[in-house]
Amino acid sequence: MELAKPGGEGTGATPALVWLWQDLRLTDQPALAAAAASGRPLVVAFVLDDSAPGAWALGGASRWWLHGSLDALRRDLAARGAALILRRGNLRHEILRLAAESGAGEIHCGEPLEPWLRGITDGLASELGALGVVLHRHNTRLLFDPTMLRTQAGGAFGVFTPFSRACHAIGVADAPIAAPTRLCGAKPLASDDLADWGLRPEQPDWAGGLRETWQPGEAGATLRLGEFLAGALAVYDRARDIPGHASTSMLSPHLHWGEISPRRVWLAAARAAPVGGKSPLGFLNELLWREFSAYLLWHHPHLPERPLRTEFAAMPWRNDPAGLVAWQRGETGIPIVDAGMRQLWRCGWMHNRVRMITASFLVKHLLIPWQQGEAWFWDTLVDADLAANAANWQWVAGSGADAAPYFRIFNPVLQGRKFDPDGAYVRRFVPELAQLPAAFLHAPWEAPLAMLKAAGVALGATYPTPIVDLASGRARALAAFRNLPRPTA
DNA sequence: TGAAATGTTGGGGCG
DNA sequence: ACGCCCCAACATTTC
Repeated sequence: MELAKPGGEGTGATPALVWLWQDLRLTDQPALAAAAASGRPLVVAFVLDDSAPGAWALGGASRWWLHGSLDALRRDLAARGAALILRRGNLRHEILRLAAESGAGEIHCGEPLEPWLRGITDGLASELGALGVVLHRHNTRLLFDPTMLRTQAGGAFGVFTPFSRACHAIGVADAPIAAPTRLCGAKPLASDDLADWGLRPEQPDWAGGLRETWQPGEAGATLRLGEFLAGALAVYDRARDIPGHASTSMLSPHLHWGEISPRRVWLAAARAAPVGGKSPLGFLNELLWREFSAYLLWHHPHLPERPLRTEFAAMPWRNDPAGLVAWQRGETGIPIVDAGMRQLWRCGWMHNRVRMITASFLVKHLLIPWQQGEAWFWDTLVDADLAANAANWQWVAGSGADAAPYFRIFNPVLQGRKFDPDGAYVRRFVPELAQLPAAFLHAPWEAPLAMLKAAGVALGATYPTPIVDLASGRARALAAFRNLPRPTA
């Protein structure tokens, strides 16, 4: 936490620059709070760099979300007396230019987590420092500073359970910082018009399902948190695996863009512990999985591109463009997989249980490289997050530090029957199967022909036959994984 | 945060 | 009454 600088006479005209990234909020925003506490007038800016070297360019769903989030933030800032300055271009160049144009005496930003952004920010810190401008980096995105968490031996955690124990031992004590009621905006600098950034799709406009599902921005995040606390949190451990129920928090995209701080979510959930005094450990641990992903990315910068376990270089992945497209479109012929992929396409989001099922199917039954699934999720998820996406795909593929064992291959039929027993989820997203009885919904190829006919299903015509036989796909994956060389570590 | 194959047990039908 | 077989149901191990 930065100490407040004495405001007043001499400093009044020299602004502080707040450089935003994935911390688009006013409440519990340490960078904004520190800048405001400096007593200087504020310049609040967001820079979009579409071609930063080494960066993962924002996916389509992320761009849609970002538009809404920036638009909401612009209004929230304006209501408190500050403008949001938008710039697009080379990030380093634009920050230096903003500093020069504003004559900022200090700059505050969130601690960057993405490797490419860390490099740029490090460079900026020294360049600005040479100009006499201090770049203050605040923890705006995580509950726990990744550099503070170490094993007993002093190394980085590689396994979730001890990591989470360390987090629970430290605890989350600080009360969130209240949103400033009034900001002292500096003389506004030139800003791009958000509409000119073209972040929203036009031809075609595929965002209808996203608009129905989400309200980007801090107010939308607060609403979602309130609904979750009042409803599903109490039954979270029991219901969160049922994709047909609205029993998860759906906070992931809000957390990704920092529209709500993980500290605020943690404290609210911990306080709202259900009657009986039981703390909502299951949900808090999901927040810690998010932390663990960021932690892994911090300590393994190549996590999004390369398997953590080097023996996976020898994996005989298949090149299967047709299989990949069928998976992307939700036309694999496996109902629970297709339902998940279609939910993703329509809503920009997929239930966590189904993410595991669809990912396992791609990586194991189809033996397609996890990076291809990662790239698709990156483009289509509104909560696409470099760390979480990479860590979770590596977890499924078995190539991560604390990964699912190679032999854990989800049978999508059994998973469907277990977690979507009445078929509500499949019926919603695969309507061409909706008339099938639950007993056959998850494996329509096993249904008697007369039953298919009565339900209006013609396999191979109205709905695909499976693109891979589940038993032989499983056997092929087991053989490939079993034949990997012994771990070198 | 599995699934499938294999092994074990115990109830009931039956000669 | 007894042994035998079948086969759920459950437990263990293997991938």
